[in-house]
Amino acid sequence: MSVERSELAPRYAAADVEPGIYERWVASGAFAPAAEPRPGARRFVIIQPPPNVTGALHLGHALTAYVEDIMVRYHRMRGDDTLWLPGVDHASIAAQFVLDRILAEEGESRQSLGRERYLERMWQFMDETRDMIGRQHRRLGASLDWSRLRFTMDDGSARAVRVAFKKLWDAGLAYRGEALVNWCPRCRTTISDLENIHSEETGSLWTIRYHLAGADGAPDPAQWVSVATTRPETIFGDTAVAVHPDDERYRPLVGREAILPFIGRRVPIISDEGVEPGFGTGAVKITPAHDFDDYAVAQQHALPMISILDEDARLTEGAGEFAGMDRYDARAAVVAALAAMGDLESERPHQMVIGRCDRCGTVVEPRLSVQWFVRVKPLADRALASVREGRTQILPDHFTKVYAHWMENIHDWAVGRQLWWGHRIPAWYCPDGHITVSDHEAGPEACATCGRSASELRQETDIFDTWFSSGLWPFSTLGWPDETADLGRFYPTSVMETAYEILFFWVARMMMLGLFCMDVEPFHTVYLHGLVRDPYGRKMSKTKGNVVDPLEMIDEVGADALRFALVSGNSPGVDQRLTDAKVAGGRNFTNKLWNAARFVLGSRPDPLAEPEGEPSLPERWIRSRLAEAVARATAQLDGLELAAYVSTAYELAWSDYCDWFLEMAKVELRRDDASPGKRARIWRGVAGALGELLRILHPLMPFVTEEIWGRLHAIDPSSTHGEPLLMSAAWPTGRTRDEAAEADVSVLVALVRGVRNLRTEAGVPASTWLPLTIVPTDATARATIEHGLDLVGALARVRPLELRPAGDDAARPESVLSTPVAIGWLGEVGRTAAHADERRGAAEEHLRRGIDRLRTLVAGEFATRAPAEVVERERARLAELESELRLLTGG
RNA sequence: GGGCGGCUAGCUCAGCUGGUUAGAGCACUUGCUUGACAUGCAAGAGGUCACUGGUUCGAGUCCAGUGUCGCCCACCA
Repeated sequence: MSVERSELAPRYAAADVEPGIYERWVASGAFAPAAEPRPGARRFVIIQPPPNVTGALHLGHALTAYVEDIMVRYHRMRGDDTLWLPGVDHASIAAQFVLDRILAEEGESRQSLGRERYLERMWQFMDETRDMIGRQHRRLGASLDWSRLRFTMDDGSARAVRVAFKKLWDAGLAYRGEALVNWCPRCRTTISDLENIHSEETGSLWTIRYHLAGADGAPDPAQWVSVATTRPETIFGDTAVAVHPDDERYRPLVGREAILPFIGRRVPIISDEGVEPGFGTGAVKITPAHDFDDYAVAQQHALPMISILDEDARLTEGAGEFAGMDRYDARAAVVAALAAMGDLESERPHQMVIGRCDRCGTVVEPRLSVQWFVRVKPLADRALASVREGRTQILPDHFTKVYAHWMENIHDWAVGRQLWWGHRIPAWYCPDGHITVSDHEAGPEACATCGRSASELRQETDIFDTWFSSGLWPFSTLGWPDETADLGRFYPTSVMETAYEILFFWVARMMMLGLFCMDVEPFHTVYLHGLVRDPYGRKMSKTKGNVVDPLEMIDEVGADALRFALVSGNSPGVDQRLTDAKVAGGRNFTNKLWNAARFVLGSRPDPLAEPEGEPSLPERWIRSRLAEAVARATAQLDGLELAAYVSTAYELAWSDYCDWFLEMAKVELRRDDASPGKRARIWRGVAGALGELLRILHPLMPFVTEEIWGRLHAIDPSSTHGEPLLMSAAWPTGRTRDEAAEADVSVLVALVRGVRNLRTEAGVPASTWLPLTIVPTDATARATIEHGLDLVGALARVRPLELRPAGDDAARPESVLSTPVAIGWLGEVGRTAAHADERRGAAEEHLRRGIDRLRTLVAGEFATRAPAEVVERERARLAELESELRLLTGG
């Protein structure tokens, strides 16, 4: 097959190229690891952070997929035993939130459908979004092993959840108990501390009077204690008033009783160190069931705890006339009533910290209830030690401190959720109140304590926090609790790559549960990427309307361009702004590759003769550049320095391959006297180097490189080493540099640059051919230039080109060209003595300054104190400058 | 209230364990229908590396402090 010009449009059009490539990859079966690992192969495993099945992928997902895909494609090409396992997360609370909204639009609700129909509806919704997420990953080019696709609600995960929980229970690390927890009245569930988002808000601080009990036990209208509160509606739950023990104002009151307004309950006035005398009135109402501080005080003083809010945050019976009111309506009503009674002393604006539900934004209510908890302290200690002792490394490094701080101050994890969509906690209650935890799908056969039969047991209705199943992800996906082949082969995994936002939510939990269940850290490296922000640095959000759909962007510029834009110049842990300019940069680079390929494919001599002769200098040079780039790219990819790899690849392609190598190759290909064999030799060099370049670029630009590779393979399989699919080609290794070729080309490049520079300075258009006379500085340079005369001529657009013997004085007086390799003059241009002197003067000045600086440096303490090689480098540099200066001045 | 991070060219950002004259992309200036590419080519200009002090032969890089922006954690009514 030969490549027709018409097939290759001058602009890269993603829509024409990308469709079909992904299918070819999938069909090749190369996404999945081989049935058996190659003997001695290294292992590289990434378990994909499962996106929530709640909707479309956003740019953060795209970044995740790109970073991981680069790593994975690289390792696959290296021949490592590579697995990238995809999955999706059932996201219980988030999913319910989304589905509830959809149902509301349909005029239905969770309650109207009932548990069974609701869950049916949820599965249907999940199936749709799961497919969509799969399709989206394909567009991104994510080379995930779809044969191992997992879901956090599939049977395997369900079993892992049961077994893990049973294991925790048996170890005494899971328990059920009464405690104050965060309650979202809208989601109607408990949430963890992490899902309770604190922010500073302005509310009110009211000062209200609690009258003291008189001698007759009735409220004494003349005596009262004033308390400051932000939550007057909770007075019905008060069980004490507290003051500081040293507060003189209140000392006489301690031990007496205050009477709550409206309901007349008598509560003790107690003293507690925790009260801040300077705040408010110095007296605090204590509401143990609705405030974390007060809860602690109540425990210490053995105060009763009275709940006065129901699950919808409405006041209960205990609130007397206010019962049934919403908490905020009740607040207003209570304040109004107190004012009417003359017991409201003041109201003023107050800055305070409010907790809101991460999911729905509703103000979270502390609520006293019986809950399931995991005692995480012992797990956290191990997870922290793993990182401290380097068995797991976090990138960037400074997140280690953040992780450590969290692990050190960790609270028990409230794992129960009063939701429907999720894994039900595998605990059963018998009528006598015994608890049996079972990891059998069908539940226990009998009560573990009293032996009552299964039919008398009732399963817990609470489900698990969605992060519980996510915490098992690195091994539940590989078949745990069974000792599967995959588990043995791929656990522990290599890199956990995810957003730093979920370090606590997820990474920390995987570390704790991974160590607990498997005894081995789930991954050796945690690579945390930053947020993708809009061009103004704002977080993307639907409400701001600044969300960018990755797929729309791909429609516009192609998947490779987006990948380049997201990955280039992006370092771990740092947020980045995605700008149009950056995306355009990616598009331009894709196009550049496309066009370089057009040139290479279109310049194949037809027929292609048997190559003859030795590799030309440009070919040797590009081979050496490729070798150097491959060495660097390899080190960078191994070290997870993705941005550095990207710039290595970019420079190699654009600067070395396109700007210099192809330009030199053109000269050689167009040489009139070249024989078919020579021409073939040159073209093969160009094509072979392209093949090598494509391998290096493939992880970064998978689509365009695969397409070009395919076309190259079609017309010259030797350039692809007979491998039809780039993604299955080998990463280059064992390439050696050619120092001589690099030195020679840098001589020619210096000369060409010198001429171009001069030409621009003199205002001569690049299109004008000019005569050039040069005097090389030494024999080596002379030989190099002599061999590269036609290259210099063509690249610098000089003709005729005359080489004078070294030391030819005729050149010196009027010389206008000064490079490290030659001096000379460009015919007809700038030949005035003034111009020449000016140029020479400037060059001389520059050299003298450099020499002075280095002489002082080398003469000082530097010479004795600095390492020998550093000193040597400076000395060599000095000698170089001195010889240039001699040359320039003829001294 | 604790902790973390950023401050490098007009803009967005790289600069690993301190070692030549601090880099890239975009923007800017000047020229270019150069037989792959104007989504391009060539040549340029542009930085007291936030500030102060210290360590060192040598500091953008290490230490201390200051300023400023941002983030995370935290039960003060």
